[in-house]
Amino acid sequence: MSENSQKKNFFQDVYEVVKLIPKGRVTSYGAIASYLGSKGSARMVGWALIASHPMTQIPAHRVVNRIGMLTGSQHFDAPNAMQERLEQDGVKVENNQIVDFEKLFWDPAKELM
DNA sequence: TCCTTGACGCCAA
DNA sequence: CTTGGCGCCAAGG
Repeated sequence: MSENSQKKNFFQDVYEVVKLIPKGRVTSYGAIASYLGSKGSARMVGWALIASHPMTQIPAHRVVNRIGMLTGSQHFDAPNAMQERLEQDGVKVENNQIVDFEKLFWDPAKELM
């Protein structure tokens, strides 16, 4: 039972971190995976976000890949839903790519320490 | 039960 | 600098 809880905790932990992302800031799958200690399993972060779809309180639109591209926009209800939500947060998006991604980047490993 | 796919990321050529 | 390949872990067919 304890071992099973550990694995399930990974998904839950992803949601916790994503919910902590400040408005107007964004982060990457790898940064979250690294922060959780599962460095290299960035794919699982994306998988967890797919399962987070029913949970609207999770700002999954603030999570992009390492280059700031909205690769996950196709998984939203609408193809442009992710970009519109980011713009509502004050984040500029151009051609499915976040403008000034480096400046808007929010690293949980540094911010949450 | 085995094989393929996938919201990624790093390394080698 | 650009392209291709491998590794990570989980879920679906």
